[in-house]
Amino acid sequence: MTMKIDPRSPADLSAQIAQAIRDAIVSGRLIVDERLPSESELADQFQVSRPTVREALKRLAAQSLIRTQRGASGGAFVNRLNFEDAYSQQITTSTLLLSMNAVSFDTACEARYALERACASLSAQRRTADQLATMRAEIFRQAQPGLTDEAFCASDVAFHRALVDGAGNPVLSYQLAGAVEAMQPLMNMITFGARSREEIISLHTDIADALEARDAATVDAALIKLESYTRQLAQDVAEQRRRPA
Amino acid sequence: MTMKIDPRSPADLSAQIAQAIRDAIVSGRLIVDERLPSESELADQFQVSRPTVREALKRLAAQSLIRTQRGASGGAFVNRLNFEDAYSQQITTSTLLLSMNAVSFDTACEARYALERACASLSAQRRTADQLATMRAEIFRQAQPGLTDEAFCASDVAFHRALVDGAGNPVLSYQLAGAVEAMQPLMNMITFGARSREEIISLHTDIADALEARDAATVDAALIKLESYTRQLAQDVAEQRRRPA
DNA sequence: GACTTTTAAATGTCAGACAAATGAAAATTT
DNA sequence: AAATTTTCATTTGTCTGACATTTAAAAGTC
Repeated sequence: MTMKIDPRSPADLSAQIAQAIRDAIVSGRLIVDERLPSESELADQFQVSRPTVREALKRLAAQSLIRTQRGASGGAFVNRLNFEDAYSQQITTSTLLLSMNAVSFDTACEARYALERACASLSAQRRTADQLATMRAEIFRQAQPGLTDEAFCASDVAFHRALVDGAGNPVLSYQLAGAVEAMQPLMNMITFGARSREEIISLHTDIADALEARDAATVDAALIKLESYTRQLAQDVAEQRRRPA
Repeated sequence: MTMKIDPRSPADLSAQIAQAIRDAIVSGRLIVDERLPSESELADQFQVSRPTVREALKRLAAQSLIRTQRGASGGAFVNRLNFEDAYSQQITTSTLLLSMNAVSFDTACEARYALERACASLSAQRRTADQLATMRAEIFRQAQPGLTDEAFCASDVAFHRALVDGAGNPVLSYQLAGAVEAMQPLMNMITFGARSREEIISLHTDIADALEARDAATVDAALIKLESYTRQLAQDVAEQRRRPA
C-alpha cells in the first residue's frame, strides 16, 4: 500500500490521508478484514505525525469503513459494511437532509409512498407469514386506546417496515429504511385524533388483507389512498396553525 | 450546550463526544451555521485533551455535519447538509454495501428497477423539456461506435438519472442516486456487444418517446423489458464464465 | 501439560509547543 | 480625515514525546 499525499494542498492532511485509504478500500486494493499498518507505520509512510494519522482513521471509523482494536495484535481493520450500519447512517443523513433543507411534507410524503409502492407488488408475491403477522400485530397495537402520537407513529413505521421487508430484497429494505424513518420527525408533527386513527387502521387492514390474498393491485390502491389521506391530515394541521381557534 | 460523557465507558472518548454533539445537531439544539465552542473550550467542557476533541470533530466532519475554518473568527460550524454531500456519501455507502456483501446482480437489479419504476409515472407527468433533451443526448452518445463499455455504462447512468430527476422530487432523486450509481461497478462486469447495445438503445428510445407523450404506462412497460433484458445479459455473462469457450 | 506471569505491541489519551491562517484593531501614511 | 499598512490576538493544523490501557503471545512455574 503505497499512497501519496500532497503536503502543499490546501486540504487538511488528515482529510487527504483518509481519502487515500478510502479510495483503496472502495477500489478493492484493501479487502475486508485486512489490517492496515499501525499508526506509527502509517505516520512514516505518509510523512506525518501520529495524531494526524489518527484523525484520518477516526474519519474512516465515523463512516464504518474501518474498526480498531487495541492490544498486541490489534490495529485498524477494513470493516465489512453491514446493512445495519448502513441503515443507521442513512437514517441520520436523511433525517438531517429533510430537517435542514426545509423539504416540504408533500415532497417527502410523495417520495416515501412512491418508493413504498415500488415494494408493494414484490411484497404481495413474497411476503412471509411472519411478516404478515407482524403487520397484524402492529395494526392491533395501533387500535389500542391511550396510545401516544409518538407510539402510534412508531407502530406505523414498524408496519410499513414489515411491508417493505416483505419484498425479500435487502437492498430495497435498506433504501427504504432511510426514506421511511427519516419521515418520522415530520410525521410526528401531525396529531392523530381518534377518527383519523380509525381511518388509517382501516387502510392498514386493507393492505394486510390484500397482502394475505397476494393481491398487488389492491395493495397499491390502498397505499394511494393512504398517501392522499396522510397529505390531507398534514394540510389540515398546517391550516389550523395558520388560523388558530 | 452542556453535555456529559462517561469516562468509564468502554467506548472511545472521542466517539462519545462526537455522539453527544451529533445528538445536539440532530435534535436541533445546535442549529445550522451555529459556531461550536473552540477546541480548547470543548476540551475544558468535556474534561479531555484537545487532540481527543479534535478526533471527535474529525468524525463529525467526515459525515459533513460540521465544517471548520481557521483564523481569528474561525472554528467549527454546524454544516447545512446539502443534497450533493448526501448523494456522495450514500453512493460510497451503497457501493461498499453491494461489493462487500456479495449482493447478487439480480437482487441489486431488481431493487434498482423497482425504485426507478416508482419515479417513472411522476416523471411522465412532470419531466421538463431539458430533461427529455438530456435523455435524447445520452441515447445519441450510446449509439456512437467505438464507445468503451465504461463510457456506455456512464451514459446509461446519466440517462436514468435524467429519468429520475424528471419526477421533480429531490428526495426521490437523492434516494435513487445511491441505488443507480452503486450498481455501476456491477454493471461494468457486463460486456455490451453491438447487438445488446442496439437493444438497450431501442428501449431507451421507447422510454424517451413515451415520456415525451407523457404516457406513464408505456414507460413502465419499457422499464420492465429493460430490467429483464439486463438480467438476461448478466446471466449470459455468468454462464460464459462457468463454461468458457 | 495446565496455569500463571511477564512482556511486547498496539491503540487511547494527555501535555505542551509551534505553524499558519485570518479577521480586527492599531498604527502609519497619504 | 481617509486609506493603507502593520500589528496582534484567536483559532485551527501539525508535531513531538510521553504515559496509560488493552491484548495476545511468550516465558516461566507448578
